[in-house]
Amino acid sequence: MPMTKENQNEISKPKKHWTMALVESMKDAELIYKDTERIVIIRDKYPKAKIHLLVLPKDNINSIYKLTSKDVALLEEFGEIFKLIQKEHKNHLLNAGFHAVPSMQRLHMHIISKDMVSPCLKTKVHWNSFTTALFKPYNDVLAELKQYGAIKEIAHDIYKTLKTTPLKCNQCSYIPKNIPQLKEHLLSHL
DNA sequence: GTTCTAGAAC
DNA sequence: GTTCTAGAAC
Repeated sequence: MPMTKENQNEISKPKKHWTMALVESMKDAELIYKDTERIVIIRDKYPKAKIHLLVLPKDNINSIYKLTSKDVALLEEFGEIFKLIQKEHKNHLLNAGFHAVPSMQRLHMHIISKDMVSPCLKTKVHWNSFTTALFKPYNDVLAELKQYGAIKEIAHDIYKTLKTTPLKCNQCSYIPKNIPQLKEHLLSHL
């Protein structure tokens, strides 16, 4: 292997790649919300709504695309945790689901309140990844896994279209001109 | 995934 | 002139 600058850095100061950040967060007591025998629930480090938690398996499953029929029980446990957390937050409507194109390693289900009010929500991709078909609802993923024994990957051209699709409010028909306008509008739904 | 920032958009 | 977005990160 050629000794690139990048490789040198990895040898001299071994740093975890950024895509491993969630696996690191799972060990961070400050971030852990709850944990069971098979699952850890953490607070998202950069929450995109008032409530934003992540549900991850302790087993090394990289993403929904690695799930098989054998994982139906695990996924059903995700659903039980979602129900429990919704009960704990009766004042908020929560959504549970997975990004169709995750950036981080380790399967993770988002539990996120519908307000989408947060200083960490900054870009169109942030918005579209939670409010378009780039967000795969928990129930859909469970049904797909039960029916086909696997989750089908999204086509790359559809991903490209969805991530740049025009902004639209997730609670009404409002079409904001830009992100600051959307964020201001979201406050009116609180 | 975030940070940074050039230059587009206003 | 300022706000906002979008692409690189060695």
